[in-house]
Amino acid sequence: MEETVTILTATGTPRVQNAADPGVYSGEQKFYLAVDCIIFGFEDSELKLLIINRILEPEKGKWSLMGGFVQPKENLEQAAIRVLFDLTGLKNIYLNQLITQSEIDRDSCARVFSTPYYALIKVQDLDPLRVELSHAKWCPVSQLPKLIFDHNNMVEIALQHLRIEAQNKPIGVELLPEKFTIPELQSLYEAIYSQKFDNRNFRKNILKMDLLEKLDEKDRQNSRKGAWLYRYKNKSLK
Amino acid sequence: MEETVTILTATGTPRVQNAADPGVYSGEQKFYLAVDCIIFGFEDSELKLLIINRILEPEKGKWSLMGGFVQPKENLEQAAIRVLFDLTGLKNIYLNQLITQSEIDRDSCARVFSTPYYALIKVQDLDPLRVELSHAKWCPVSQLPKLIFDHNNMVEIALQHLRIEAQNKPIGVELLPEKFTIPELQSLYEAIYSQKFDNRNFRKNILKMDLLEKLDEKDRQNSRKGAWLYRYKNKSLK
DNA sequence: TATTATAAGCGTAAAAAGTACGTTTATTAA
DNA sequence: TTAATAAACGTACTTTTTACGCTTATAATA
Repeated sequence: MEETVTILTATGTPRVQNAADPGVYSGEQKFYLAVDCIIFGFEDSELKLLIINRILEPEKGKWSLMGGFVQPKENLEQAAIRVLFDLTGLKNIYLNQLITQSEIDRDSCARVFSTPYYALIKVQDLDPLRVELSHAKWCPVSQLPKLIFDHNNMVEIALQHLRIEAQNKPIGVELLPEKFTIPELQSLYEAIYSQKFDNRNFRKNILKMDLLEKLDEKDRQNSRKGAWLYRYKNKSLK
Repeated sequence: MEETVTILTATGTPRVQNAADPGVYSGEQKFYLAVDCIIFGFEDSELKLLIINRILEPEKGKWSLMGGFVQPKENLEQAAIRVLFDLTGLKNIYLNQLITQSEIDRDSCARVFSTPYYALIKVQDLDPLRVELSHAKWCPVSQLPKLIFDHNNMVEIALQHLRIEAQNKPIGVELLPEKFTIPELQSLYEAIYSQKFDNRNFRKNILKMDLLEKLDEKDRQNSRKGAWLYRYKNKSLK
């Protein structure tokens, strides 16, 4: 056990101090800090999440978001990038920080603060074998199982943010393959908002934004007529 | 110095472990966690921030946001509520968490993560004597001095969020006195957006929302004719 | 070879929301 | 009585959003 002394803070709250720590903030306590990643993908007209089946304690065998503890030499975003790289082998993933979860009992093992990041990736960029080896799977957002701790809540918050972001930014650039059709893009937005849109108005609005470049190539997977392929003029959201 | 061992993690990263800690996460490091409060108020047609002149090290004598370290038995919001209460004596302050700041060198003394909260309070609810005794002052957002660490950046992020929130929620209910006039409300929005609005359209829009109740009383401070006083139908944003 | 079925794509009209700005009103000080 | 002024009311115009009818290209089928 460390040697401690009790001090009185400016606000009058008594506080236990580590007598051995000589720093300015030595009266203060430290905490575990983690990041958790809400990894969105789009496949088969469905918005999906990459979740993992835990092979280690705690909560072994249960489903969870991919996460990890923050290391001394990294900031939160770097921690999220590392966690994502370890799982997917991908770099340059589009990321956004969400509000930090701090409930005292949120983790059953210890006091852990967790900062969630949501990531947008192209399902096609990810090796299915790697997914399997990581005990991960792509799960439709509408069919999510119970996840550990407060992870389902994090997903809910991420979805709200994704919906807001989809109004302001061309998020398709991070979720669709390089070439895609307008109907495919529409089905992405319909998946994000769980809502059908008028195809004529959708097309009109998206083309008016002048973000897409029409290619000289058609995709005939879904119709005899075939749909023209497009690509984003900018290659990423950043 | 604590006794440590070096372990190899699942991802292959070597990590220093505290040999004395027996918990599931014992190989992980802990960090200082703080909250900082961006306290908005509205007075004299200006959006203001309550900032403090530090009487303690570090950064003694410099201006900063009010902050404090997270304590073991509180979550982030409770920490922010405590910090705000210590400074203002007020409870039930409207609060919103912003994204956590985690740059390694953001605090010159130690590795400290800080989660900013922005607060909306009625300047009138706060005893000016108390403000003075706390070495605090209300400072117009447009005339902020250099604050310590990354506090100016936090203010910028808070402002962006306030502007978005002002579009969706009747934030006036937290920033104005109970009774106020339409021109006063307009000047609040003009202060938040640093932009003038058409008074006829502003009035039309705000009344159409059906949030305000017209009182049988006029305020003659700014005109001979006097402006009708209103109050919000709901007493708070929560 | 002609017909049919269907997703893809084009266009137009009506409704709603947003913007711009002229005029009247209530009051006090001169 | 008049002048000055912030407050308040109203109307026309523009832009955006919404709703929906119709045509087109193509492969499978008769």
